[in-house]
Amino acid sequence: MRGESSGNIRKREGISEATIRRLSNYYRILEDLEQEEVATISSEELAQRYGTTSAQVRKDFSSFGSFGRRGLGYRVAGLMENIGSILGIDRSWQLVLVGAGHLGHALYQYEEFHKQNFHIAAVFDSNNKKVGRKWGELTIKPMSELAATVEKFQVRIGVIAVPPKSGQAVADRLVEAGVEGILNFAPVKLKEPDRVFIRNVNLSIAMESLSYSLSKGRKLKPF
Amino acid sequence: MRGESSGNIRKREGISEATIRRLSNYYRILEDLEQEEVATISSEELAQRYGTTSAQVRKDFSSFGSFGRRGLGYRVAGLMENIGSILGIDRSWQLVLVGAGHLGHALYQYEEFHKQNFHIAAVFDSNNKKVGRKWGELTIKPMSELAATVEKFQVRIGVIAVPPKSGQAVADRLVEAGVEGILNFAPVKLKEPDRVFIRNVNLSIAMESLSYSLSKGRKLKPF
DNA sequence: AGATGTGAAAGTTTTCACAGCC
DNA sequence: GGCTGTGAAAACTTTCACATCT
Repeated sequence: MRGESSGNIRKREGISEATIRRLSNYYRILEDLEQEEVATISSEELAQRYGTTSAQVRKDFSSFGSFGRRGLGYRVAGLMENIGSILGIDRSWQLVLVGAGHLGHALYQYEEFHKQNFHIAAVFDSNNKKVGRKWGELTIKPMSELAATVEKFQVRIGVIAVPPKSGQAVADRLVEAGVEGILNFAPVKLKEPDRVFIRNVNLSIAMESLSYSLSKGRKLKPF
Repeated sequence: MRGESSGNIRKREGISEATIRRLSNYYRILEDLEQEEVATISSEELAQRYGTTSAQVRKDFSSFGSFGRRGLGYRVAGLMENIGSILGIDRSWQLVLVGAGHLGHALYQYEEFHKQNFHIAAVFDSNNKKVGRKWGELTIKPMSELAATVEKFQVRIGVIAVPPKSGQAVADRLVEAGVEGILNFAPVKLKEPDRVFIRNVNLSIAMESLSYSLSKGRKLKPF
């Protein structure tokens, strides 16, 4: 049993994407602090490291519970547990990755995924020339084995790293195979049933925001 | 007084990151519409394609000008010109890419960049084994040539696709070489002078938001 | 004393609703 | 009639400021 850290998780109404993104970022800072063997941190210090205000930090946490101790701040380890549990990275997630191109390979070796318990169970590609190649211990599989693999490893998340024209078809097959969430790197708007959670990552949107700032010479209000 | 059917661009106070992101997305939809040879679109149709409301669409445009015609909607071509000009993708941008790994290669061949006039002038890597290799017509260069290349091609944007531990050093060299904006794919918080525009793309933050949704069974308010 | 947690205030963004033009 | 552009209202987010706890 534990019971040391004060924070039992509670409330959870109307959480916004922005709050969750900040929690992810706080978590990264906490990983660094743990490395530096810092045991305790105040909302003010955490805010400064991230570039926000202490009130924002405390408000973000307060949607989920009371994780700190008045007069003392937050224990780094306890706060990581609490945020990890909110984000759902306190367990291991099995993924399937579709698309064995360069982007797929970059994701396969992306350290952040490993650190946070996202585990790629299998890689698929529709190109027969790629099928059978090895990435470390993984062998690239044909799409025909997708459904069986999803079932076998109880995969809940599919990652799409294919060109835009095949994105929708891949998403359909993932959903058919039973995944509940999709992380989509293909620059295409996917249409899937409402029960499927979809997150899109578009590698060029941040570039356009940069060209906006450079051509107009103006900063943007934060994201 | 009379008007400005193809809308001259005006206002520009307190534009938020969110507005610019939506403009990028509208632009993509307009590219599709152009392909489909649709000449005109209403705020309502555009909103439906994107998944927002017509009021949001009109409000987004109204920060910059009057691009439509009452009773008729927006001409696709004209709207693309206006949004393109706002985003600064109505001109060609020269980039340097640092990091010739799989992510770098994925970015090099990413079609969206080419379509939107982002042109990779040169690729650099600090690993001597990679220097000299060819990617299409590009030859991977050593870091020692960075400053000269930035000057020669009048490069204003640097793209960082290296592991986190070298991210800060690469950013420093880019700034020293004279770039004004950085698109950073390394999961590290960069410290650079205020005049340098920085945009971070973290490939795993969207994954964490997905694991939040899956583990809690709840959608998030949009981003 | 020191720092959290949180209502209330301030600020920002989105939605409403309609005047104005096609 | 159709649809934009925009003030005003509603909803949401961030900041303030202080009671509360260690």
